[in-house]
Amino acid sequence: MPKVGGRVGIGDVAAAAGVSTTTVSHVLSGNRPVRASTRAQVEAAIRKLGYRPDPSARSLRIQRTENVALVVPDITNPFFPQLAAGMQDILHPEGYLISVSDAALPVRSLDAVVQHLLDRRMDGIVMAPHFATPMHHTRIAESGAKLVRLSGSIDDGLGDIVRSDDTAGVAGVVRHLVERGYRRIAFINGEVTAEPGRLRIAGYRRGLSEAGLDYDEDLVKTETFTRDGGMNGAQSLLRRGARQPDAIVCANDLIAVGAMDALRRRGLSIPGDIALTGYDDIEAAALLSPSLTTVHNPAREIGRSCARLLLDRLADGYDGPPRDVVLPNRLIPRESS
Amino acid sequence: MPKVGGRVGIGDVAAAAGVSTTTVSHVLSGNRPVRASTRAQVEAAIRKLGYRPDPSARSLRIQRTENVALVVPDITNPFFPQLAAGMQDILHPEGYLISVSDAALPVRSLDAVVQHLLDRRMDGIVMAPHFATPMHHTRIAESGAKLVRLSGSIDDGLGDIVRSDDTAGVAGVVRHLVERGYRRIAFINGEVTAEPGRLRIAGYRRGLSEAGLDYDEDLVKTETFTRDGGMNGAQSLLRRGARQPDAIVCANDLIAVGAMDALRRRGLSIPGDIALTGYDDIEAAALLSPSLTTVHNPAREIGRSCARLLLDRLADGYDGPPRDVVLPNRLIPRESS
DNA sequence: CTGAAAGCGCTTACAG
DNA sequence: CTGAAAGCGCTTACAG
Repeated sequence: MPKVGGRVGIGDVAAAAGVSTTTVSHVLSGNRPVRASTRAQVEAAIRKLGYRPDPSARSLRIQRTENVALVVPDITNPFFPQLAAGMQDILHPEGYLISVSDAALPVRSLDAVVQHLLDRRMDGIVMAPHFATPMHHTRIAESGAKLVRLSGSIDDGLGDIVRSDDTAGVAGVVRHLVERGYRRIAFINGEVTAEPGRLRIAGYRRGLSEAGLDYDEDLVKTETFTRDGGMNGAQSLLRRGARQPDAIVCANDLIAVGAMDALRRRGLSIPGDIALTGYDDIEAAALLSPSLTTVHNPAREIGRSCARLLLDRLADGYDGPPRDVVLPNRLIPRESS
Repeated sequence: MPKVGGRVGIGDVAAAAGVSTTTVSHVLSGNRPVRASTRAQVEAAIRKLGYRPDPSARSLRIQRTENVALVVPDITNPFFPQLAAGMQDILHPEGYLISVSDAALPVRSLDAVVQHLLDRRMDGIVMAPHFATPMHHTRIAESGAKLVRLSGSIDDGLGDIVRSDDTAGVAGVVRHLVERGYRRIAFINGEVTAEPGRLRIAGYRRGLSEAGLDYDEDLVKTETFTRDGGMNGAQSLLRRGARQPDAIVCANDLIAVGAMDALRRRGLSIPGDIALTGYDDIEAAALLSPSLTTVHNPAREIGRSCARLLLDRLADGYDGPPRDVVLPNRLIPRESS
């Protein structure tokens, strides 16, 4: 029963329980011992009045907002919502609020997003955009907000990093294909200027070498991370005169979709004539026919890790050097291999 | 140059500009006239000190947080991230912070999410889960937070509603097929217990009637909103002895994927033998081959509308009756029709 | 056109 | 084991 004409404050609880606001506060926080009988009275008063502490007052006093932000490059990419969900798994139970900002639009530049979040006094920020610059990281670190990123290097000392192991992921795909009997395994890459391009081809090489297979540069095509890239790469691999591969590892699912178009156009069956694999596990991967063998990025688990790293610094007093967390990913075998 | 040992406050600005904090506050808010020369001095001091107002102090004083929440049933469904992006388009420039909560998990029930958001004193909440109950809406309304929903009826007086016109969307699909010369147009529905099931079959009927075509119940199958549902529905339409349709309208894209599997298995070409359409425009729709004609839900536009309705009540003093906003959607013609 | 001062609802150092 | 009181940084009614 809130009193008429206003919200129930800690003072109302104190009055109802016949104690000071100090004691009510300590019952809530557990920051100092309270006699059991007193505590019981206070708790009864809290329940009876339906008291809920005001977060603005608390924030003002403790100089922390208990708000955390996630900045993403493109909310349309399903990876990022999953990341957000993972953060929630950990942070909601701790009472933190998570705000998600899409920094995709030019009108809403990363500069403006970061400024907005710092103005709002975020306690922690997870920066996912690959186009974030050291300037952004520095601004965040100097504001006192804790920082976690999804790529780059911890050498700048500006915060923790969480990522999944793309190289191991692709190596796992190669191992899977070798186990199934494939031997002439080709690779269609996207841009090698992008970090995933470099990491994934490294995985391809590692996979071959672990299987004792030679690296053959005729079997590797560097295109773009698009459907067209996959189409071009596959056509180039299948050109007349070339010794054909029996499997094609693609650096992402979109490339695999394009390669699938090209194979189908040539009347080749998948995986009968040629096996095909992707990377990312986009929604379409399961819906294509044949469904696409791929690697699932542990987006949710990455989100959880980000949240835990943040929480270490925010709530658990960790103040050590930046940490670099590398998570395993998961092969999803489907019909295409 | 923040002074050492603490953040720059409004008092520091006032001292630097040689005015009172009252005046600094009014320069920032524009709530009362300030002499141009005074304003200039204050603005210079703000710039020089890099002053940014503290949102907790402001919230405590004005008794609003300028925080808005979006609650979704499943962040994995790409519709909802788009909705969030649309809200951001409108609310970020106004200085609002948006928090997104996934209420999917049983461990994180809708009850708990709503409670968490009310504890955090959200000024406004957009409730997207179809499984939200009147109890949730009532709790929100009673807390004083403004409410916007994506379905239901405004008759309960508990807040505004924004939705897209599923019925018109499916009617548009039928019109499109008729324009392309198709006449025996079948419909595979999902569960009619779900609101989309009811609205979409209504669109099918409206489309037929607008085209002067008769409704033939042999051409309508009620299944589930899944790939299996589509497979079953298509098999049932194509069973021997039945007069075959020349087009199949599916109540969502997943159903269309299943129907595509069934048609392919029968050796039927799409759209040569039978045209096929979906609804929702999931990512896979563009990646299938043939790519799928479908209807795009204007998720981002819905998000913008939700934000505007909230802003009307939060910032612009609107205090009238609940509003029901119905947005048009967009036919995406692709190869399958 | 401007200022002094109260007060929003908490937490915590200080005191007992 | 408990309380009185200061103070976090703003906004605004009141006064001039």
